[in-house]
Amino acid sequence: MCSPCLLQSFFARPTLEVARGLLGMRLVRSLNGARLSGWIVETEAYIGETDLACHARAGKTPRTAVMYGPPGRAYIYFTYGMHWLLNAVTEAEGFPAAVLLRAIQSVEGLEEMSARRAGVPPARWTDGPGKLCRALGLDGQQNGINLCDPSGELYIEAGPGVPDNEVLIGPRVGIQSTPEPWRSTPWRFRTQIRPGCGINED
DNA sequence: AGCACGATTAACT
DNA sequence: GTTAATCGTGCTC
Repeated sequence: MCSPCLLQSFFARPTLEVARGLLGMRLVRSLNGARLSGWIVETEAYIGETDLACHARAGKTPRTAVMYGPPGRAYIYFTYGMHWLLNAVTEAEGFPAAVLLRAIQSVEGLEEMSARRAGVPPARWTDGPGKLCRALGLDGQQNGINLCDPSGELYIEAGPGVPDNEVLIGPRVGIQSTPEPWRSTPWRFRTQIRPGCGINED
């Protein structure tokens, strides 16, 4: 049931490798004694100050400080006046980069997720970066948390992964005003949900 | 101090 | 396909 937690060395690698490698790993949220989890099925890489789609383009600020810190931490920020988004910090400490977790296939804690996604069909509970934070009860309070600590309230466990022939790669979404070449750079990774292994099936 | 905008979502026409 | 919701952040004055 519980697999080993990913080590910090998993995150202390090139961000594209981490973004690809996180597909098929399990995001786990410990909330009020309950265990909520899901398979990671979509990610995006944001890499350094030269990546004009990355928040670190503005340099180190109070908001982006976590990205400059040690790898394996959660970078959670607020946007559009209403949504929280979850990232995993990558690369060596001092280099600002992270992987945005865009979607998970929920597996455990379905009752708790349902309560936070009232009126929404199960297949739509966690199929967007803002949605999964809402379903898992994540906000700024978890910013900076160590994702490699299985005794904490948010961490990532090893999973079966996803074979190359099931990985789709394309441009990142939601960065329409970002100039080229960043707008079209294929740093988005996704895979199909796993039939029979969760509830996000259409 | 003021302003434009956003790594989105849901509810419209 | 279009648009409102809603506020922290970073930039300009």
